[in-house]
Amino acid sequence: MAIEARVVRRHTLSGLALRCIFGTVSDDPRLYAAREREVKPRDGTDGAASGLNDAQRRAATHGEGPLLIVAGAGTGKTRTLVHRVGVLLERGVRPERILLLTFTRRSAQEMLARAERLVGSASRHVHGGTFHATAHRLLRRFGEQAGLRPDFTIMDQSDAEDLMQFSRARLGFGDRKKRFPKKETLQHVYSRHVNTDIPVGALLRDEYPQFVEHEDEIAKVFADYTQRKQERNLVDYDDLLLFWATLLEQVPALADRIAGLYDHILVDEYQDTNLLQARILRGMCRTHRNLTVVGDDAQSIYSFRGATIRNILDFPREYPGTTVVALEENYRSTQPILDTSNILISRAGERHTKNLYTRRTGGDRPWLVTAQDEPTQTRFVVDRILELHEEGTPLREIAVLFRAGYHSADLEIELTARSIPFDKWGGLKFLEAAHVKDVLAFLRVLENPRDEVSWYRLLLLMPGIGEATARNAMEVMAEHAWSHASFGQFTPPPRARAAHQALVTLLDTLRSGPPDDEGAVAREIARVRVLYDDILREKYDRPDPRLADLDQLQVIAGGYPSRAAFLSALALEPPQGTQDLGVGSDSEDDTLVLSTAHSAKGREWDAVFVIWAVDGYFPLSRALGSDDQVDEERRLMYVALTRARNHLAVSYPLNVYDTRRGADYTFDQVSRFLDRGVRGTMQRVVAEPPAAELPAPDAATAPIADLRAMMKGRFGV
DNA sequence: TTTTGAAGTCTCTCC
DNA sequence: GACTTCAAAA
Repeated sequence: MAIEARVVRRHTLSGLALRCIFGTVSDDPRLYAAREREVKPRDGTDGAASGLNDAQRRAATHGEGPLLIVAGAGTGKTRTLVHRVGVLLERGVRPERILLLTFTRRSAQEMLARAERLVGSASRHVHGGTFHATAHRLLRRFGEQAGLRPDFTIMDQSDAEDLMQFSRARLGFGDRKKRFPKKETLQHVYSRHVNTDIPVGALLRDEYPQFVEHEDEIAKVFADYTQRKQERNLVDYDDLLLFWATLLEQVPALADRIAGLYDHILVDEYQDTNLLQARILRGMCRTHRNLTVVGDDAQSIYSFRGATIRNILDFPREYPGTTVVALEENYRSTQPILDTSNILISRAGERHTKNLYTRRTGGDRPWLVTAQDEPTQTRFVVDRILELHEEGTPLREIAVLFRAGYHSADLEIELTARSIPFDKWGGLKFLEAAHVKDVLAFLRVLENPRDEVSWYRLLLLMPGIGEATARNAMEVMAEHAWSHASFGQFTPPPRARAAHQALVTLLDTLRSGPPDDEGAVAREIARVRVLYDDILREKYDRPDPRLADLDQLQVIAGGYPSRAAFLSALALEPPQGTQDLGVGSDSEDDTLVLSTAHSAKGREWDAVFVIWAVDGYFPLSRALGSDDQVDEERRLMYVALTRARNHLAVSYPLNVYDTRRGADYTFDQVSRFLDRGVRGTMQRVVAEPPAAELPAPDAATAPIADLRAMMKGRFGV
């Protein structure tokens, strides 16, 4: 199926502008015909491998057996992988026997769409997705035989943290006498342990030496957490992978069936996989050795998730007889952009790939833009974007990249004020918003009555019910084996009686609703909102954008056949925004992209701006704990720079107004990655300060500046 | 026991 | 600013 990322409408979420992207299934054959023309074989001999260079062709037409493709940025990695799928199909491999694993949802979508353009509808049956989504599919099908109930609920990260908090509190480590890791820290350590196999003690020594003394208690919390998950029928992200690996390694009968589903496995972004994922691949290849992995160690940027470049470096040893193909010709960027990028990455402590080269000579040197302060930087970027746009570059061919989601706040305000449409990738997610989680808690309790995390969340929402009452209620429910009626059997204290009654009535109504049909989930949300909207209005200062989010949630829900499908999909494929079938003209597709460097990986634009190239922002001060982390930040910067085809501008404000250090300007250093050598390849540009200075607080006449001031709390409001 | 207000903390990357 | 934690009031 062709997945069209289409921008439909903008809505606001907690003050942040988001763009809405959704996938549509297009069956219009004319669409494919038009797109295939570029890549269809002309001579009829080459088939799907036409239009590739020698190295790419070698990779795409490789026969059976393990294949490692070491592919630098912009060398046609995705193209090669897509063509390889095409070649396999031409050779008669059945599409549903091919598994295409990727690291992010975005790349999974893009790759399947491109495969379809190349080889047509046959590729529609190729199985593809992230490791987690694939694990989910398999566990729904086979999990029961591993002791997993089929109606399990998937917890996202913050759910997992909340559950960890329960365990911590129950074991009595919550009291603040001694310093004990927070739930976020516990979850992080647990996740690292599961994904890397590194013992908890070693992890603590490396990352949290202050907690080493608590190793035994932490182990107890983890044990309790694990047991809780089991009892409550909950599965966290790591479990998805862990169960998959366990099935493959310890249940031989099932392992054969699961591994037997596929004859060829292809993995993108292999440098970002971790040990657990490597184990899964090994298990999936137990009956054959048709494993193709693609990666670039210079772009490894997910070590915080336990990713290790050892996977890619050790691959040939792990799979003897591996064919290694290196892709080094860059088709994306001009030589000056590559020069800057190559020097930047050459400073990395450990490095394995060579310099990229291109035949794309000419082009400007990348700009190094000095701005006096943040408004100047913002102003410069916006002006330059408009200039490029006027020169004929579509907005969708321009991206602004930064290290962390909140770095674009000022820019977003300015873009909104100037009516420039933009997509924001990464950063605050729709589903992480408290009010969305609140509503989902109702649905999750219906779906899985043992879902302790959701019960707790939803009980605390009710007026008159606090922590103690919520715990009591859950105890009563546990005694009654979490049966549907058990909440009704709980006798609330007088002040919570009304709330209890309202909730009982609501849940009863929802349970007695009609069977799953089109729109059923949306109707359930509507019912929940009869109760919840008032609570929301009480709870939040600016309820309107939040209520609008819930409208969106209802629309999304309308697209799912069942509550279970809706909830699972939300955990694994959270929407950036949502669909609105009413609007959707192609003209709206011309949209600027704002993205974190992480989310930008695998993409390219004609013009790229990297903002906040300031030490402490990029690299982020928080990520400077060790040399390895600094190297990872450097690779991240490398990823950002190599997204650009023709225009690249890196900007940094000289003065940063830093609220953390009081109401004063601080003078900041340009990013350490832009050292003398790197700067030598760049062209210096000084950004003009905005014509209108920020007005004084008492004379706030310019609405835009005023808004910006309010957003930043600059005047201490 | 819940609610409320004030003080304190911390800002990341993704499935 | 957003969220958490803590102490005091209802």
